[in-house]
Amino acid sequence: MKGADFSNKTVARLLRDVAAAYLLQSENQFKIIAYQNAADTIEHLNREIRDVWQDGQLGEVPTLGQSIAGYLDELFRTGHVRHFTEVMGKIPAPVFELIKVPTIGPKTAFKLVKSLNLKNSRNILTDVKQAAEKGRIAPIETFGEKSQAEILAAISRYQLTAFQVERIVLPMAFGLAADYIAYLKQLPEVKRADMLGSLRRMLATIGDIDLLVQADNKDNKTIIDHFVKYPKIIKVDNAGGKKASVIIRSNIHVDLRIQNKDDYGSMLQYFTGSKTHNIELRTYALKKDYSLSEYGIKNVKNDKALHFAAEKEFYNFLKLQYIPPEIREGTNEIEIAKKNRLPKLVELTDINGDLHTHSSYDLKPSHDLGANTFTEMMEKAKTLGYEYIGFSEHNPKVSDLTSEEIIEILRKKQIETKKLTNKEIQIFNGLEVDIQPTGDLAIPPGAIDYLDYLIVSIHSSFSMNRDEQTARVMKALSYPKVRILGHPTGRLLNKREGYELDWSVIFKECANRNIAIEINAYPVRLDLPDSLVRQGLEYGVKYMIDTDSHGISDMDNMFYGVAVARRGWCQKSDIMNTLAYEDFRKWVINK
DNA sequence: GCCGTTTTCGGCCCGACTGTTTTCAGTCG
Repeated sequence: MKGADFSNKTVARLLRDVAAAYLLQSENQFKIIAYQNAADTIEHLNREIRDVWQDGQLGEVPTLGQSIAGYLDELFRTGHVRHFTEVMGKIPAPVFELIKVPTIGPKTAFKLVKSLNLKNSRNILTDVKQAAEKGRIAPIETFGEKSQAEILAAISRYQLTAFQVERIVLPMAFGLAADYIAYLKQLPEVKRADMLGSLRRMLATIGDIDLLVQADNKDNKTIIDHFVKYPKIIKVDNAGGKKASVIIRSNIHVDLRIQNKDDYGSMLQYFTGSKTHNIELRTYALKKDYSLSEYGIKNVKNDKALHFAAEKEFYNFLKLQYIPPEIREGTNEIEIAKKNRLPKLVELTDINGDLHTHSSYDLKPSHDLGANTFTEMMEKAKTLGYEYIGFSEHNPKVSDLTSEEIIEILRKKQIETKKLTNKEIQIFNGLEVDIQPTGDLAIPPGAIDYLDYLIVSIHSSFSMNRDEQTARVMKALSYPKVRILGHPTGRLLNKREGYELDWSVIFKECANRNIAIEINAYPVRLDLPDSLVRQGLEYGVKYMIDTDSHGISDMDNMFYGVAVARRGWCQKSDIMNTLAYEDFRKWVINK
């Protein structure tokens, strides 16, 4: 089965299809849930499920028991699962196409396919739309005019969005959410408002925006009415007495919940998620006879309800350490919180400098120049409370210049940066150097003498295979003065997947050589990704959080880089640029 | 089908909204 798509998304989809088939065959509902849980797990996994299988670790993944793990083994070995084919074969194939449309579930899909006698999977969406337009859906039992209109609209929306970018990058979502919150706060009834869900957990990309408002119950209607009148709305999905959901420009869903002061903490907890974290938390609580919901904690035995205005009390009541939102991903945070051994996560205020910045000093670079001068960037660094800043323009373009010319350019830059000495901020003179396809650095050997440090990064030949790419990076790391491996996966969110590397090899090498791996805070990069950050910690890897700024406004993005580090479970001691200047300098100038 | 500090059997997270119902099913998060 060459070239088969075994992405986590595809495998999760397959398990959901099996669950849907079972549902339509009235199988045991808990068996159905087991398949859905397995699909959820795989969809949110840190690693490719196929790699997990290859490493023989399927059995270690929660929700994958003997049975499902066995089927996945068959899938990866042979490309299909006979049992799945059998189960799904009992259901008309078009059903599985139709359930991809949000708001159309298995039962709705099945009833449509049967009642309309549709047989062609390929045209199923068009066929159902045409049936709706001709009014043939409304008469079907349990359907009606409204269902018919909604099915038509749902399919149209799905067709429109199916080829669009599904998620927006974190900083963009932050901006949209902040605007909406400002609008909500025009109402005096809105006492407080928070961004929640994946936005509060600081995921690199955001699927929809979740907002929570604190208000007295009597004001709910006023607030919902105001919420659904936001000028950027293109559709109101639903609006009840306690919550509402709309779609704004760019097809982003915005969900609103309202809660009173006394229960605000419970709602914060619930609405921040993640879903897997909440399910695990509820399962854990049930063993102690407590049932959790967004309205608080209920003692199952005596039905007594407890209220929590603050989230911290909610966790503490369950005998758990407070779990920061960024690590509520249902990995093992509850286990560790039970033992009171969660790390104290790094904070923005711990950061003392930024070593990946591009000034406007013209080195005749291979890639883009920055927009601001050394001095302007130093002033900005001071406002951020930094002790040091490093300038790391792209290396001079090797194809246009001789070695002598490049050496001369860097000799002059060293002189210029030495003139900058300023008591309030310390300077490092660096360079971001291309790792060529051979693994050699795009800089003549003699030029390195004029620099304090090198960041080495890949900017070309992204599609080399994993072994070649790993060898390439390993060679680059062996050069003198390499202190940072820049934007290590090369991913561009929503645009380009990262290149493949054997991370265990890279992590070991960086830990051994005391080279920091970069957490690049540039909004479309956020690279190294959080799950790899956490893996690297197990190898003793140290990180640098850098902004890759090409202008002073980019320097504010440090906030997002710190978020990635927090999602990767980093403490202050894991991040090199939390060091005070003297210690940091010893690390930079160590060879 | 999964899972285990009470449990290898007998449980399995919880609630809101909508549309079709006259008490609930389907879908979502």
